[in-house]
Amino acid sequence: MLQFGATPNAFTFPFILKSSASLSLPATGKQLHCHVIKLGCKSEPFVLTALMSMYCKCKLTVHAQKVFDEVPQRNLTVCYNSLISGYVQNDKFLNGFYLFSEMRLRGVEFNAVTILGLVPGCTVPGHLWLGMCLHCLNVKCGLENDLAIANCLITMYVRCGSMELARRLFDHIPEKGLITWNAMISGYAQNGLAAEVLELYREMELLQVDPDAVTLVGVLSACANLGAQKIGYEVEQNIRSSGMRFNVFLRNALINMYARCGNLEKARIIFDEMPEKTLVSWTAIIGGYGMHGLGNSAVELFDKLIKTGIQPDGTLFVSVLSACSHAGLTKKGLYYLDIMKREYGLKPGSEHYSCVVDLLGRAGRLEEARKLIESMEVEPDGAVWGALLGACKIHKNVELAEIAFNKVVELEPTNIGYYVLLSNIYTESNNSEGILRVRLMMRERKLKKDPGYSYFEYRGKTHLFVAGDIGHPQTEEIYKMLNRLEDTVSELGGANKNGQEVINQEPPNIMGVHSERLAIAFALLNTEIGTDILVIKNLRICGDCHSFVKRVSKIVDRLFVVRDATRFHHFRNGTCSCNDYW
DNA sequence: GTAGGGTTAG
Repeated sequence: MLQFGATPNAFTFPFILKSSASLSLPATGKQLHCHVIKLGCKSEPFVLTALMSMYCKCKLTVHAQKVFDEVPQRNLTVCYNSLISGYVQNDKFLNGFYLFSEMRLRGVEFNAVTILGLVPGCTVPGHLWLGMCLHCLNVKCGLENDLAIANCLITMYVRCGSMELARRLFDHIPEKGLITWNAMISGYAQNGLAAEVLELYREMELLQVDPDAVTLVGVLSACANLGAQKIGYEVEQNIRSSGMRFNVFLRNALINMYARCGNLEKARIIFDEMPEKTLVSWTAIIGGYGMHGLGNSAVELFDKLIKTGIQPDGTLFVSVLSACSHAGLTKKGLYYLDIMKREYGLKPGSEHYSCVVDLLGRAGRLEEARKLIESMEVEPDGAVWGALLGACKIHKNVELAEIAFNKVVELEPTNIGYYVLLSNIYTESNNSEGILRVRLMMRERKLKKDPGYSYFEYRGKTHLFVAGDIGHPQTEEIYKMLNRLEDTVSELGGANKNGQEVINQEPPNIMGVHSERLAIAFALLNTEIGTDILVIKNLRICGDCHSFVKRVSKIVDRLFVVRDATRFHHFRNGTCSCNDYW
């Protein structure tokens, strides 16, 4: 327009500024600002608001504030709204909130847009009370029927970690929009409440609300968590017959779902078929290989990615480092940590170090692992010390285990897993005093063992078992089957690869028979010979169960796959694919 | 006639 000699005015500037803002071009924006001044439009409220919005979209909040300071007394609400949401979207929630206080002190009226600008700023549990205040304010002003605000408030509660409040609000909305459903579904998915996701999805189907890609990404993520491949497959069929089949987000979610349901072949096919892969696609498939202990395939793909010249990010390095540790590729893993820093200029975080500590620990290089922790440029978190503690268990180093334990309980005092780990280390070294000390500590802190559960999907139904479960209709048969297995397995007996006796080392267990055993016995009872068995456990499989399944797989000609909290264990003919040994 | 807003993958 300027090139053609036409002169913009107060009516046309907002349009021009808006398109410049959508391109996020600060230089062009600044030029336009000069034109605004030259052409005498600098006191037009519409132009000023558009200018502020443009500056905020270009991340130049300081410039936006300068414009705001010159705003005349008219149309103040809209100007405040613009700058408030600008601050919030640039992660300057406090500035936005101060501005809102100022607005109220000056007696400037606020409206729905003001609240919509502020609510997304409440993103951490610490902001929950502020978010609740905004919610109250919203109701007080009679804006509770504004669906956009309600959607936004749901997301706020989700981000602040309060799923109950999110759900309460959701249930009170009489006419929900698709975005309302999506906010709730993806909220549940992000918080790991997979069963709730599927429940809501069912409800949507019943009410004949058509899902979109956002809905299905949440549903697929829930399927991945639950190992619900059958539902995932149905979703895939729906996607294929709809206009969403080329959606990259959905394809990534499908790769992730199939990989986490144990179907790596299918995950790989979808990955290979993608014409335009994103970093997330690579991360999903590489992480999938890593979880299954296929470190070499993971590394191969990672190297292929590097050759294409795509810049890997921190998350991808987590996948590849964890793949190396699960497959025992110590040298390769250390190399990747090195190039991550030197070649890609990425700063390793705690999540990277915990993989590498695990990697060194498994290889028996405990001292190096400890030195690595000491050399970290970020504060080590619980997972880092926890990895060292796990390595001490493998290599029976009680002294270092105590050091790691003291650190880890300081950082995660309520994580029961670490107490159990140390107690098991003491058990192995016959340190009854130590065991007592840990138990006392747990009692003092009122810590109870998280209920471990396992499940097996059979004919589209999930059969869930907790330790010592007697609630299943087939309970009697399951325990009979288990007894038979245990008898056969202990008759088999024999020595492990270190030459030590491994028969029935299990201490008497107050929690009853472990859930994974019940799930496996159920699966053996109900499935045909020759089918593979996938059991999912929410916690990590314990050493005793691991060796039990290993021995069962020697006498029963099946592939047993156990997915636990961190990876897949494939058992066949008396061996396991994982790099662990107990 | 013009400006300010909500939900997505690891």
